[in-house]
Amino acid sequence: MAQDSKLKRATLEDVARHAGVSTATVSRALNKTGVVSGARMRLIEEACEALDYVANGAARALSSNRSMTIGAIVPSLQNETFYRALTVFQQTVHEAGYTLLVANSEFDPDIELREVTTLLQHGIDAIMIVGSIHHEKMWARIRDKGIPCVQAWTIDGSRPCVGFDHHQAAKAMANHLLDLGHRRIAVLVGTPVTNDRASARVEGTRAALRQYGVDILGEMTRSFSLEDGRKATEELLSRPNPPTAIICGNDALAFGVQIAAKAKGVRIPQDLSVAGFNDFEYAAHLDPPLTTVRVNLEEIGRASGKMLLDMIGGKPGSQTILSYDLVLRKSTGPVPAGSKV
Amino acid sequence: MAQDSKLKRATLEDVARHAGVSTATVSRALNKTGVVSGARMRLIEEACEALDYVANGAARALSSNRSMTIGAIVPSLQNETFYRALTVFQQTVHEAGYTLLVANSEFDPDIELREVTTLLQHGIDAIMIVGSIHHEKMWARIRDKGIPCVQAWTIDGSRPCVGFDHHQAAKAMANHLLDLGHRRIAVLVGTPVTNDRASARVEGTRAALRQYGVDILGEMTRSFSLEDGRKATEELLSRPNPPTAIICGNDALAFGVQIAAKAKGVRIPQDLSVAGFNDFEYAAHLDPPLTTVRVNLEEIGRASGKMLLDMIGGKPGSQTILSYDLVLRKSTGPVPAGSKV
DNA sequence: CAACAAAATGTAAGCGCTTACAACATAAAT
DNA sequence: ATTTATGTTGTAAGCGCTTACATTTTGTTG
Repeated sequence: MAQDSKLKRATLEDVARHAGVSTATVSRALNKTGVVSGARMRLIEEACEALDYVANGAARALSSNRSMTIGAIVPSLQNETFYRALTVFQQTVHEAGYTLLVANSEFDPDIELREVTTLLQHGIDAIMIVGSIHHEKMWARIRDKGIPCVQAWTIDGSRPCVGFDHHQAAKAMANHLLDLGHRRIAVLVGTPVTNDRASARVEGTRAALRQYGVDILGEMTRSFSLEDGRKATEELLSRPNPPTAIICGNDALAFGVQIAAKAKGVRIPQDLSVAGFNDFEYAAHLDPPLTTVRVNLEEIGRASGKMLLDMIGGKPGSQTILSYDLVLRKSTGPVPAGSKV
Repeated sequence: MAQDSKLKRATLEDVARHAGVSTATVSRALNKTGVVSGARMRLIEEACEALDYVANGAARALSSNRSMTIGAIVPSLQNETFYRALTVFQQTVHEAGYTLLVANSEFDPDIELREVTTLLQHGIDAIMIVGSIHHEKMWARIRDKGIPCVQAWTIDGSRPCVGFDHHQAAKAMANHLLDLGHRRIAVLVGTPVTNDRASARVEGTRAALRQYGVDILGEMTRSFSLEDGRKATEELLSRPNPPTAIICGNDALAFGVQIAAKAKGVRIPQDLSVAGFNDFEYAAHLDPPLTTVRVNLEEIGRASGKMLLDMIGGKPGSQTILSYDLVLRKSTGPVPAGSKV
């Protein structure tokens, strides 16, 4: 029973005493659960005001078994993909009175499990996680706690999720490049280990190429930053038989590709085609404007937040599949004439 | 006493029973507070494993008066300025065993107060907020709760803070442009209302200009996005007497300026100089590379997290002043010859 | 081996809230 | 006036944990 160094804060009991009612009545008044007469309502409000009462969330959570917090674990906060969705997720649950607890997994299932446990320990009422590949123990732990969980960015037939078809999206982009005549296509993946989204996209690309009897030429696994895209491209372009097109895991990587190409005097799209993913804010403004896949990231945040709120309310979860758009801009073009296949 | 629909989770008492010891011993073992013999330690660990025990944070928080959570309120998550610092802040407090509760104020003190109250209610052990202008009631509320608070991004002589001198940084940038001969200088501010950082920068710029007997030419208040920069620039450049230099509140705005200028056929830096702020990841790679002010955003996160941890540990808070660097690249140059002052 | 100090453990009282249940007041129906 | 339904309020039992304090065990020393 650690004692605060400061004076004690007012408790529910203080408010009750001040208002001349019972603690039960105060609780009912504050939570709007059960009826309280107008007169006492006012007395209680005055008492709260006078004592500057702020409820103790821990006590409330302990006795009610609800914390009014929702957890979210994303791979990284430094990634437009995630923070754009997370912002909307936060707003969505916030409007329903929930506070957001965040953690990041750094794309690592072990870390993710640890974070899930921590959040569970903190008593979250629901949780959003990214992707469908997780530590084997994770589901048991969430189930034991009995709270709803939604997987975002992914499609999973057997659990609640909000996502889109990465395989198909990647295939569409690959087909676009194949139609332009490209056969030597490299892929900058981002972070693929245990990243179902990335690997689904690689597979989608591969599936499209296979129809033309070719395979991915150089699949480079980096992180998701501009700098990684730049470095990888330097390497790719100095190979004896460089790719004529590079498909990137996100637009930051594609930006990096453009920079590296420019530095090397390689023209886009005349000499090299570049495709991104996600349609970041700046994608349309790059030089040249970037061909990419647009995904409604805000909708991922909104829909997953909404689904969790619904599930807290007792509704069953569902599979929400969002659409994507191939956004064709100026960074992709016909394969250079002289390129030997 | 809401009952969970699921089976009951194991409690401390279950673990104690399973291990054949008292709850006190289990608690001491788990928290590493007080000594526990090796033999029982092992028994307890086994019991936890067997029962898949996860502590109840609410109960723990209630009885120990510590929640092991730290709150952070930032104006926006969709802003490299904040998420870069927040990521490191999260890591820093996480290493010490704390979980992060985030909220965003949308640059609004009223919202901020509400969020502070919510976080306080959730029992946070410390809080980080941005800037030095807040709702008048905020400090009282934090004081009542008796938890440490650090203001980030700002310098405040009377309270714990981690920040840098915006006034001085802006002045330095303005002087750079003045040295290049510019006199018609516009400022794209971002979100200034109750934003001490933005207004300090405007004042710093103004102070520098005053030495040359001129004032800011067009101070445009927008948000912080690329798109806002673009629109504002379109407007500025279509004026009868357009600026020869534009100083931006961040690099996204500056990026927008470059795009708008390019669209209008205005060359940078020959016809127009542009300066950013923060040195975002892409700043060095823009066309032309952006002159900006580099601030160690990661250090803001680390230092403010560290300070809060120290303060939780009983140490006094302090004022940490970080440095900044004027990064001169290619987006600023001599004032165009023909420009009438 | 007694006497004492130190180490390990147990006992039990809360922490501040929610809520089942009981009790009371009031109004409507008989 | 009495009964009954309805609306309000109070009583008190926890929720699962920490921790002050008491107690027991173990180790040390003269």
